[in-house]
Amino acid sequence: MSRSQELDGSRPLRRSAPARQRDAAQTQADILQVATKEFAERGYTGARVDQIAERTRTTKRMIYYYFGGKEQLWIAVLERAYAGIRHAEQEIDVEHLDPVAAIRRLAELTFDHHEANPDFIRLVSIENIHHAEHLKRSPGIGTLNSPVIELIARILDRGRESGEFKRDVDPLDLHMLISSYCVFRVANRHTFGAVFGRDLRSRQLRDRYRAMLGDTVVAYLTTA
Amino acid sequence: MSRSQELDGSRPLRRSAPARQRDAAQTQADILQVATKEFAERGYTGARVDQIAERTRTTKRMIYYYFGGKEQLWIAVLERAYAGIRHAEQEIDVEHLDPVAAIRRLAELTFDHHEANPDFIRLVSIENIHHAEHLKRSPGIGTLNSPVIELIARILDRGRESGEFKRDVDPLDLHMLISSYCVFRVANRHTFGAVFGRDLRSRQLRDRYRAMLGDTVVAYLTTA
DNA sequence: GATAGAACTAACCAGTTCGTACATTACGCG
DNA sequence: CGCGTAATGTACGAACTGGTTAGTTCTATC
Repeated sequence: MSRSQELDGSRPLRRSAPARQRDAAQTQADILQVATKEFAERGYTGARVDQIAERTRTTKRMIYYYFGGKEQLWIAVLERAYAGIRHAEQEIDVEHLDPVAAIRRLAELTFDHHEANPDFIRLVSIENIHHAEHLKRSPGIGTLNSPVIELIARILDRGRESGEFKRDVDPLDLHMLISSYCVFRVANRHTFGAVFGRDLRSRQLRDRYRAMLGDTVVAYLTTA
Repeated sequence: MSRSQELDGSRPLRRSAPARQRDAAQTQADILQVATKEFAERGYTGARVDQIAERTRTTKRMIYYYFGGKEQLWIAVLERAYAGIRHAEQEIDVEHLDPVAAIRRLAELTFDHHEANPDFIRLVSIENIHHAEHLKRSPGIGTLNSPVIELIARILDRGRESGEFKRDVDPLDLHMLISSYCVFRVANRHTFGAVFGRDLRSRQLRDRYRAMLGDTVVAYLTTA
């Protein structure tokens, strides 16, 4: 409501202008956030552009103005989600630990991150239903050397050098082993619960499953 | 559905009647098969009833005649898919093997079955996107004691008795460990490929991944 | 071979959904 | 302070989609 006052001579903090009536960046961020929720909840086809618009503090027109259409919006949502996990992966700091502890800690951090971000898992599942056709067209997604993979590679090297790891494992394969476990627990929670009557994400089981993952990875690496 | 005619005296081969113009059971089976493909390919919301009807040798009206609607058709497709995997699970015969070999073989059979049935994995993924709301309402899906789980339980018991298995593992947990690996490879193939440039289902890698699963499970169970 | 009901067909309908044409307002800048 | 442009709001429509209405044909049975 209050008009911006940056005009008067001594421009204070440029970034402190708060209540802009018009703020492109903010509007786009708002749309992205709402769209992420809607897509994660209903799937790509199930998501409704009108629904997204309604939950935004702007209108449908803006979605088309800024993103072009439903498909481009979906791609933007996906890219933002992947950027988020990339960022989280770079925060991982386990290099100071010995190999066995490091790989266990890495697995646990992955576990916790997936546990905390079910929406991301859902977006990925949805994109897989669509054969990742959007992600494939998105430049900058493919990382032939991701930071995590590099990190895993270093841990595996150290473990093999120290003699603790008996197997010569491909870093990407180990990443898949860890991811599959973490992703399944979240992604297939509902059908698993319906079929076997057990909630994989119940609080009581969380620590047990986290430990089981660490045990599994360590057991695999440290046996011949 | 098709009435039984075993009543009349000398009816020859009842099952050989070939070119029926009208065959309720056949029509339903046809619809189910086409619907399975369409749902697996496009997802529940993305699937089009008209599209299913078109690929069937009957019309849309018949879908509503026999199944009631899109949602009930989806449920029928799901139930049939689960019935299929249940049947396959009962074919598993590994009790004659020693515990270590048995659990490895079980893991490999699960691996192969998922490898051979990507559509089933997709249907499950899709149902999870919808929070398994359909499966939850479907009676006869919940199996508090599934045959596979019982089988795993017996193998684990034998392994612990013989001293080969060092851990006291819950059968359902082990099933999850195996499933997560097998499912991820198929379900997340596309995004994984887009991000890391590796096709998890490539023929060259299949044997390696099958062996890795067996190694992982055995390593986990046989270490303290 | 008449008949009743199951199996089937074609055309249609009402609600939805993505997208857009057009009008309008706020903002930065000189 | 006025102007050009970026940003935004309103209203609408064409195409689609799940579902239905009304009517037809086949087939088992007596």
